[in-house]
Amino acid sequence: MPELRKASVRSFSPCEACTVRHLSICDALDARELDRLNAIVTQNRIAPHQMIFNEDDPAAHLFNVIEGSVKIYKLLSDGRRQITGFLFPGDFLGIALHDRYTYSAEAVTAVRLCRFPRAKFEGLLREFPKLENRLLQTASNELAAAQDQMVLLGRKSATERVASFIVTLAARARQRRQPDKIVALPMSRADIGDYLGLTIETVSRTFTRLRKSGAIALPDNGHVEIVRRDKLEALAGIEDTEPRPAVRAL
Amino acid sequence: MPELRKASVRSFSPCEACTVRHLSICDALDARELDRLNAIVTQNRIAPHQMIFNEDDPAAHLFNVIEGSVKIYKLLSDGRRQITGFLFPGDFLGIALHDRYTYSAEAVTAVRLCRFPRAKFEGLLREFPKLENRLLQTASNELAAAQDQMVLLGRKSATERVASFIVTLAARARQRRQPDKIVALPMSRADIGDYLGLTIETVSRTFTRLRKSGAIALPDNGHVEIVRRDKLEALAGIEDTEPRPAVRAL
DNA sequence: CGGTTCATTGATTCGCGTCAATGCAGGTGG
DNA sequence: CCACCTGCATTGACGCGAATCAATGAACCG
Repeated sequence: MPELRKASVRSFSPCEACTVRHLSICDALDARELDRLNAIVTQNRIAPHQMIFNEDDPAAHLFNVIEGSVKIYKLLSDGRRQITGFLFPGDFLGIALHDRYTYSAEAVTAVRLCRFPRAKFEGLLREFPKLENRLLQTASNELAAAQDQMVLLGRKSATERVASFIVTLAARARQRRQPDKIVALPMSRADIGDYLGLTIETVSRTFTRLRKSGAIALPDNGHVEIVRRDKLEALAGIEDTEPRPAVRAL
Repeated sequence: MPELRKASVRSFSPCEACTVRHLSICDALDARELDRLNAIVTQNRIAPHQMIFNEDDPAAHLFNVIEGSVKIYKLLSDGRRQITGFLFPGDFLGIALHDRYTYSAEAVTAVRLCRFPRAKFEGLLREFPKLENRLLQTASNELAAAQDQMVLLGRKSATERVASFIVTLAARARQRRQPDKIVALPMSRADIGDYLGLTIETVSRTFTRLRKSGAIALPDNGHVEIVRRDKLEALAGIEDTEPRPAVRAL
């Protein structure tokens, strides 16, 4: 297990001031319930490229991303890697309720996390059906996103994959009230390749082609500017443009 | 919406006699609660290749597969298809709690289903936290399976994909107490291709190669015999051999 | 028995991977 | 401040694995 630097002071009510609560599962709880969550949470900071947990580690904690970006991935025995998701502020990490993590999680940038001991968190789940329901909604959304990703990996061309990736990142940035015209690309080309089932070189060439076609611009390696959204969406195959429709409250 | 042939008689307690209850979400309920489920369920029979629902249809029902095989898939506008899963007896269908189905579902073979009106089912979820928790466990398992499939689609060769597919099918057959040495392949080569991100021809050639290598035999188009499991697992990349480890009960 | 559907097999093409070279920014130490 | 290194991205030349195109075979069915 990596060493997790703990926040110097355990705040009495970090949730009160939480800037991403409206995006996260915590939003399902009222003030009293939030206090209970507060009582079991620890805030952590993780440096870029540091592991948060490894596949097959005992699943001791669940997390909420407060700040920064996280990648989750699986490895094959010969080192091939598939990144199965990127997480951003508000995203829940560790939803798979297995005894061991079924994937690895690593900080892409500097990251701030809320960390919940699993046993205690599951106690709260039992106590607050609202929270469990919210988690089910979240899992349901992730399942739908996973299916979209299967379409991408199984049936889309390199150009379609990269265009879809940019469009999806922009939609998620928009949800977080972050710029969706000049979109942050905190991850490396290698990460993008391992997420899209491509090599670094193909990702790079595809970015270049999209740039030359006028659909995007590349102000620097950490950003894409969407110059012609219509063109980009057409290249992407037009389907996952919008943030997923709201789940019906139960 | 397709016409669903209703069972001629609405049985008073089909769940009592259900042969797949131990595999399904219904297993989370006691006799009294099962009665409540009984009260909202309809049994349906679906003919091979008939639609169960279409992507973007209002999500009016949830289902449990009792008998037969189902495929779920998404289409791109130009007709490319990605099958995101096959369902077998005991599997729950429609877990994504969105207002509309996010994928299509079609009977592969003759199928028997338990059908639950969504609103009423969600009422029971609120009433029986055990059921909701079981659904969360199921969603969690599906999420893990989806991530395995992403690894397959993003990073595995054609041989590895087909070998993994056979090994996974065998493991699931075993869980249902069905033959796992001569494994049923109810779906067409086209379906297998659309599940594995390959063409029919590549699937066919790969089966032939696996047969010539001695790892499998092909008694007929509806079955694969696993002749040398070790060899097949080695070709698959050895990781999803076992049925997924049990989720911890909450 | 002809017609239809599906699987297999072969020949060829092509998109992406592989290998290799170059560019470029950031960091370090003299 | 600059020389050097290191890691990452870009670009080009080439090869390979799977797709495409095409023909044949096998099973089923009216």
